[in-house]
Amino acid sequence: MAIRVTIFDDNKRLLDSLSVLIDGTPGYQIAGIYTDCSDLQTKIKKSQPDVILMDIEMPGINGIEAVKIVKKEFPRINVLMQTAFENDENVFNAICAGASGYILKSTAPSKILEYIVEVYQGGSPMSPSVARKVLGFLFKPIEANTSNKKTEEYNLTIREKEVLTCLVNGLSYKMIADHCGITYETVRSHMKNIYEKLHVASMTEAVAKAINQKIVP
Amino acid sequence: MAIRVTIFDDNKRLLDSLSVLIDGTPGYQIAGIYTDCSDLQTKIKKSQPDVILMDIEMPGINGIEAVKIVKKEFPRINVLMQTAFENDENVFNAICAGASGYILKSTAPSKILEYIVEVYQGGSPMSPSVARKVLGFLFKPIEANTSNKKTEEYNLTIREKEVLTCLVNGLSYKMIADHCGITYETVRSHMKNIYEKLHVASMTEAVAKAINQKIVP
DNA sequence: TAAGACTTCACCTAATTTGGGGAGAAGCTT
DNA sequence: AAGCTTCTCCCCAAATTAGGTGAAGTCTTA
Repeated sequence: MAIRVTIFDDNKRLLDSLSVLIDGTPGYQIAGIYTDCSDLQTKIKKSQPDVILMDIEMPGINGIEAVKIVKKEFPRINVLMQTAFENDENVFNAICAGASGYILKSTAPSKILEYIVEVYQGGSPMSPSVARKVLGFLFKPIEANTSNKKTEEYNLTIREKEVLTCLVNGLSYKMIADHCGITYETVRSHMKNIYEKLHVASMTEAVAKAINQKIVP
Repeated sequence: MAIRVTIFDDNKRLLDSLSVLIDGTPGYQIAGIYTDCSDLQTKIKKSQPDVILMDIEMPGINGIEAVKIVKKEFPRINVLMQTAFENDENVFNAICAGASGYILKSTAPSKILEYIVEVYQGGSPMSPSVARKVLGFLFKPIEANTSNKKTEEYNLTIREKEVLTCLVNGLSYKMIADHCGITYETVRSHMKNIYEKLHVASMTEAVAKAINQKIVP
């Protein structure tokens, strides 16, 4: 059975040549061609593709947003991103959005067919230059990737952070006082402020929040 | 000028066919072929390759170690890893060691030539299934990569874990008693046991340990 | 069936934390 | 200089937690 491919691309000429290429190759079949992502769900339901070839640069809903929707609504369908530009941000966002592969528009037609079948089989084909970028992401400060959740600041002062860190390390008020060279009462004072800023009311809550929100190192 | 390729592979038959393939193709040239990585530096200096094709499974120094040495001593030379197996660990380690690309031995000869030129041009070609794994690394809990520290078990019982979870959620003894439908004294009893098992002596320590060691979900 | 674990509960004492209040000194901004 | 934040310190009273000791019922396993 042929691999059903649906294409989204606002460049009609490219769309035409791609559809001719795909429909004209045994084992491949065009399920649908569209120049934009409006009514995305409907278009996908109607065309029932195995693989979606998605342009990034499109008017209205762009390719990245479209991928997010596709992976949410039709998680089984694998998406091959296609773009004229390979800037880091696009690549990273597309991958995060759930794209399976990422290739450049300069890719040779024969390659595109290969990539489609590879995506269909669950692989993640990418242009080598794209892959190089992805490898770069691996070593970059990972925080930039995983935590889109802005680590809230809570506006803790230096001292408060210091006290909180001690707390997380299991120190009691007394021990914190010792460690910081301040009195027990001062520690209490800081704790009161910390509780207020973190919206908590006990050491355990403060510790849990400090760790989970990465307020302390 | 032809791309100079040096191959390291302990399988002599494969080595032969690869060298014939590469040397027999215009634009490619064998710089050296070796069945192991002993005297690696010497072999590389002697052969002066542009690209190294490196098998992972080799007697003596394995491919991963070899890549580390290569990237340290000859950072400009790009290495294309080749392996029969694509288990996560190998892929990840090879990438970390500095390999530019990672392909399977099942890769077609014509592809291998493509990959070589892509590595030479600074890209990171990978078999699509390998790329899929690499994408996986991007999202995996990074700890799995960075820290090999096995989550110790501590042999907490069901009830103890439940109490500990409540604690992490900021509940006091009383609240835990309520939540679990047991008495305050029983909670205390569990806490004592938890403290002993975790080797801690306060709620804060217990919470910190529970979160950091992922004892609680 | 006896040993061992898990779970449950109780009491007492000591230590620690929490909540409320107030206050002074240093430093920065307006 | 007045206003603000930060860091510092103090007191009282109430609530919570820690440590020690003991014990009963259930359940699994040797």
